[in-house]
Amino acid sequence: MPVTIKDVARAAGVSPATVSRTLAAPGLVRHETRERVQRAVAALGYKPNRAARGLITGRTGNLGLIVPDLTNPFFPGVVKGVQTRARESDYAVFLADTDEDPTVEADTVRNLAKQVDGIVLCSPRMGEDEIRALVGETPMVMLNRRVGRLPSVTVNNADGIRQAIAHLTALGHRRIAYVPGPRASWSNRERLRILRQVTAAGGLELVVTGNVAPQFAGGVAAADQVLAAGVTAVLGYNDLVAVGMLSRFAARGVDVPGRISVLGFDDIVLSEMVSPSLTTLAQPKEQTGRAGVDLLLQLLTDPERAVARRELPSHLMVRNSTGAAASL
Amino acid sequence: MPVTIKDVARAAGVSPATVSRTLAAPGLVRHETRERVQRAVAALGYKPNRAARGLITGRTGNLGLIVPDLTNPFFPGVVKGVQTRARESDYAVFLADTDEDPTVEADTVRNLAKQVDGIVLCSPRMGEDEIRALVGETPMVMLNRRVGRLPSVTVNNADGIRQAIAHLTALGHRRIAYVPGPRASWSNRERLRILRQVTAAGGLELVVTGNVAPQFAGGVAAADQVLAAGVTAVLGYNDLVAVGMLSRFAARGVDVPGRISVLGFDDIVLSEMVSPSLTTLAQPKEQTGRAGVDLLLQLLTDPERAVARRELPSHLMVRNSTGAAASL
DNA sequence: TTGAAAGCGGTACCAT
DNA sequence: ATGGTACCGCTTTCAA
Repeated sequence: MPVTIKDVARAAGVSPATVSRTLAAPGLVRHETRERVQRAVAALGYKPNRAARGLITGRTGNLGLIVPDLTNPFFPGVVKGVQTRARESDYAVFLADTDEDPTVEADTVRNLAKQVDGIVLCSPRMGEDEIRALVGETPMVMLNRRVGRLPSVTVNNADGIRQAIAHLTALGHRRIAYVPGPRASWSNRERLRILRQVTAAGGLELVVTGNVAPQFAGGVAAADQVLAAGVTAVLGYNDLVAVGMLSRFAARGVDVPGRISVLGFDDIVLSEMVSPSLTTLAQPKEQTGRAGVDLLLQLLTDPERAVARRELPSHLMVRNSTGAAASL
Repeated sequence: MPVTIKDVARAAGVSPATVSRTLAAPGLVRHETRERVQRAVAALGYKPNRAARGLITGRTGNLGLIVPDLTNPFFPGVVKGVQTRARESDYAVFLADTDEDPTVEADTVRNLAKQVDGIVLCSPRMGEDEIRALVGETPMVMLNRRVGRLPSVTVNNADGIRQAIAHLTALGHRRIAYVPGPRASWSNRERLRILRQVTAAGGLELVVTGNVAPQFAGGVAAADQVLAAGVTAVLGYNDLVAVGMLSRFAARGVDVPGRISVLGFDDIVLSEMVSPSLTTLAQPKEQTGRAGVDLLLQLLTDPERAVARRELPSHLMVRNSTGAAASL
């Protein structure tokens, strides 16, 4: 039998109301009484039932986090950031991995809505209309995408990509490929758009291959196309794709970076472990998670003044997979 | 304003009780009434408030999952397994990543206890007494460790290790090293114990190095010791450690598997991506998660007959990091 | 077959 | 400073 507020009240010889006060607003309780109650709480190991409390306060003390695929090493970092930040504010976290299925994502939001104070949503593929429809259910913060004026945490891709292209240009690369991830992914569209812009501005040629799954296998699949395209450098949609290419290149005996330079996005730990290690545009994963919770909590406490958008910096991690342009 | 059971009742022209019945026991409601209620539910998009329901039924429809470190690619697999199995039974999942800190783990259990029907606990390092103390708070299932007769899901390490040693023996290895993970880890102690037994039985020599963190860096740190030990094969505590060794060996120009064979545990995706790819004892990650939820749900519905233990098979994935023993 | 009412564990208002 | 009481959203007797 879990111990309830009544048990504590009885043990301390006070009313449940006083116990509640002692916990929520100790200032309103006489010193001596407070001590008595606190002793009873400690003795019985009383923990308020959050669900019951939420029923009346309208605050659950929980938040939801939805990610497309925990298996992609990018997301555990984000989850950790959310977790630690949430714990700091005494929030518990519902996690849902949706297996990249936007339908599941929407359902999950609806199911969770009543049990949380808000949701941190990382859903690169869901349609904008769908998302707008969901906003009515519960406060939401978007991660790594922007939808209208909804609160969001994004990374400054433009800045990062400029660094990357400057790096490649300095090494003499003039013809570059991009292996795009899922067509519907916001980040992918964003990266492609900026790449087009930056390469055009720099007088470079950009070759775009077919879309691939944002995974190792996607990179493996794209590698041969990239080679055939006669480029001296290639950016993968993310590190997994880039490492997939690295792997295929190695299998075909293609020298990296001698023959071709390879870059990724994210800076997952894997990129340091492979050989040659992968040059990549680091995304602040934990920070993204933290910022998401920050925004959400702001939104809850002070909806008026809450900052709606937060943009985090990205930076280039130069490693062994990039080098001077090959003379084809 | 979220829609409540009263709203539905009003819309359908019935009492809240009838709405409740329609959802929980449709058989008790007249056909026509039921239809009317169901239409109202659909029209208003009503979703029962689980917290409120839980208050009276004692069932929250939530479960907790505690893992030490999501950044270790082993755990996302487990989490996915838990998630999908939970979703099948319409359960939502609280996730806590404890950053390998047993104190946080215990706190988390206590905080979650009231909000969940049970907890799936993956806590290799927490003390047994601590765990026993926690069991009173809420039903628990242990993952990858056994504590007395508590419900648990484990992997048949003995069988897997026998396969691995047989493999190495067949290749001519006679002197083998093991790089142990955290001293307090149940899996680590288990693996070490079995390794001692199996190597002794096979007349092999086993060298055990110092304990390392269960991460890439741990493997890097241990690699030189291993080399100095004059063994022809080494097992790392897990794939991360093994890949760390691979990396250090590569940096030092040590040929794998020519000079030394390397094996890991887990079969995380990383082990296929590195080169040479890593031979490893696969652990059924998603299955472990699923089985954990299975056990927990059994425990909840039928405490008497519930199976307390489930042991999953492990098998050897032979890849390029193992080969014939070098003549030292 | 349906509704009224009590109550789950808390909080908050209004008295005292 | 403290207690009584209503109520949050829902389920579950108990009666009708």
